[in-house]
Amino acid sequence: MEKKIEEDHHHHHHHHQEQQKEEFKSIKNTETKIEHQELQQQISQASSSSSSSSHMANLVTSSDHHHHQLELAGNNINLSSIFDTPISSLPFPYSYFEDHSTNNPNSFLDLLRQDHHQFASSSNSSSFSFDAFPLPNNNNNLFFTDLPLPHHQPATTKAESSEVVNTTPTSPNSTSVSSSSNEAANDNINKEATVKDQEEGDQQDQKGTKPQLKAKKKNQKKAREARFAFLTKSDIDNLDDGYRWRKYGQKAVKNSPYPRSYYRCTTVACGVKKRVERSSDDPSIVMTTYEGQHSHPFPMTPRGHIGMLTSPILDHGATTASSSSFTIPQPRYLLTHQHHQPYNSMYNNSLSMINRSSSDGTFVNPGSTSFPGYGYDMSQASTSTSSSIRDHGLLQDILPSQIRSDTINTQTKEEDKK
DNA sequence: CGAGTTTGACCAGCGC
DNA sequence: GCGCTGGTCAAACTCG
Repeated sequence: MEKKIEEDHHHHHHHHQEQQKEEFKSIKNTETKIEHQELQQQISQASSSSSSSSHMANLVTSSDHHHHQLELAGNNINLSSIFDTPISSLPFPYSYFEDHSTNNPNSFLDLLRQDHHQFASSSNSSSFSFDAFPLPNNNNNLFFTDLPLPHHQPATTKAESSEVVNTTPTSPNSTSVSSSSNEAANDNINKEATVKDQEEGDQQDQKGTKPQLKAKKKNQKKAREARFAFLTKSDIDNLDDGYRWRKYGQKAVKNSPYPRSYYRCTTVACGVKKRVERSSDDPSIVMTTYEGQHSHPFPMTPRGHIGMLTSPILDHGATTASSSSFTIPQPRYLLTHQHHQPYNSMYNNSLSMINRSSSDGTFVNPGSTSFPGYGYDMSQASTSTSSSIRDHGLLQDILPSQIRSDTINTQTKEEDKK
């Protein structure tokens, strides 16, 4: 069954990608989301109660040829409502979303890049560090911490997820701003295999025997790295983020026709992982989840060149999973399936960020590791309330419910068929 | 030949 | 205990 699904997927995907190749050149509107996902589960099970729900919020900017502009979910959601805070106090200047040409180096993404650059050279950067921005203040317990937070909610408690319902279907030209918390997401998180310390992880990766693995897993359980997810509206699965990745696995995802791919950073001693998965609800959305923090600022290989700060797209001839630049892991669109695409299309994306917080509304920020691998500290927006959410696999962890909502009915029907 | 991908097998955690 | 699912391993394979 799994296999069939996967085959179907491959088939579909193949077709999709071929189609995409044709279409890509003429893509005028692409929508990218960057999600910031914080997982509070860096906790050992021993010390944690169990699980927690999470809140997340994401911003999506849409861009067309000439504009980067913030739109609101279904055009009917106010950003302020998402953050429960005036836009002016969002973790980033609202103007970053406004009217930036897609090729404008001063776009939001570029700012991020630049900031990262600075960050890489100085931990004390006062530039675009997200934690430097005022946080939404609707919760009394907003704070950032390097410390792992205990889970507050049993995995079995399908409780809150907060979401802003987007009644407008996602389209290439539409964007959404949403917040959601989703508990099944936590389920997923809780289920996920332990993520060791970067060093540990690396060592383990290179270690050998299965008995060893077993023993290790048993003993060291649950020290999980914060995760960080980016939603990208793109036909490309594997988005170039400037780092080099080696694929080490692929799995069919429950309730999704699309497989999830697992990658590890190829840099020695860097245990960062990422998962790439396409939304089953909106196949145009690719979710990339990063886990861990790069121990190296830039790709340390001949393929990666440093120094494309303002125009990180120039190496569009790069092969495989990465090339140059660093920064926020996102729309370079240079990956395997796509490095032949005209690079100006790569900028036709918008971003959103989603962060996770614990069930009590506490925002969790791994502090110095808050933007795993990128040196960012991201603040997050808060959310409202929730509704139960079905299992969407990893995507459910991160994908805002409203993004899913527009297809949920369809999906339900499909599932009924099964 | 090295680097990266594919893919079936294995394992752990969880719910029933 | 069993089945399901997510995550990882590692041999075989592909590619440049």
